[in-house]
Amino acid sequence: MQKPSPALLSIGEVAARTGLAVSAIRYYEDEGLIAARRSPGGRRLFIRSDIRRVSFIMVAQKLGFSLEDIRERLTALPLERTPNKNDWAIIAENFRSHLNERIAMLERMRDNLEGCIGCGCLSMDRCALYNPEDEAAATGTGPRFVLAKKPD
Amino acid sequence: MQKPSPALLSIGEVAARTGLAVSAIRYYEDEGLIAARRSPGGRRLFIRSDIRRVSFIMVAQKLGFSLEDIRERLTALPLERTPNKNDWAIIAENFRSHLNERIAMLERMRDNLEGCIGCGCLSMDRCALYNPEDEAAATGTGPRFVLAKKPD
DNA sequence: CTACTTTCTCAAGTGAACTTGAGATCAAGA
DNA sequence: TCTTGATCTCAAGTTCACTTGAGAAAGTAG
Repeated sequence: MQKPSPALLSIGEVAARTGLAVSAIRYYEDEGLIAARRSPGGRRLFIRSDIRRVSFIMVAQKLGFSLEDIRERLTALPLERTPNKNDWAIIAENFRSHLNERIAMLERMRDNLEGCIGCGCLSMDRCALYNPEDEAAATGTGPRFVLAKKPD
Repeated sequence: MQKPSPALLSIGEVAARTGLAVSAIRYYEDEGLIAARRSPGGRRLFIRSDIRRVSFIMVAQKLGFSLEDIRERLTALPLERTPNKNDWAIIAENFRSHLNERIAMLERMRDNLEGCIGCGCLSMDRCALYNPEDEAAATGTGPRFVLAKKPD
């Protein structure tokens, strides 16, 4: 049952090992997120590191990145060669900083939310979360106070 | 330019004050996220607290909640009456715990990512982030090591 | 070689969250 | 009153990330 790990993998093997659907893998290839050689008969053949690449795509998606985003960031990784440690480190660092930003944003939201519960400001006019009422009407669009560090 | 804040708001006013498109507000009504009375002529009329409600929907979306999710949670808020402090507190508490979960998940991901950069485990076999290779093939599907607290 | 499984391509469908367009109506200012 | 501008409904279109289906060809086990 355990094949001696051949040099190249079929799309089915990549699917099995990543948990992704075969159709999704084809889609990712169409979208330029991964690249496959072909067998003489025309079937896709992947190198082992493509599993990691696909896994990374899946993780990045869970982090909220669009495929477009991911595709751009992955251009830092070679398509034909197995990426080395340094290749990955660049990518990882890139994602790490985005993650930190995202975490910080969620924490700001949480804190604003908590502040709102406690402060009783829900009567408008003071609440940073639900107060696009006057200020947003003046300055532009939407409830983005939560997203900004400070309304001022 | 500053109207004396009439009791009821037109859809255009709600749009202007929340930054949301008029069409989106109609859509939210279709989806049961908000409710509007109607003028004799058939136009939507909103109460002032609907601005807060719409803002809340927008914020919750940024937090990654689906409209379906939001709709369910908003059932805790009265549609016809202006919600009071307690109404909002229940909602806010509900979101707060989800936020905390989400933050914790992202932190786990970040830490795994950082661990991976530092430990040089990218040669497979050890990396919690990019190692669905063998273990995932055995246990099931996909790169979910990041999402779990520990691969154990 | 036969049978069966996997994969191929290409077109079309899906669901979420809206937007756009058409044609009609409502409301307000000159 | 006339003329804009805002709004109405309803149908259809849009983007993202895929899935599904049809029909054909490739690979594999016996």
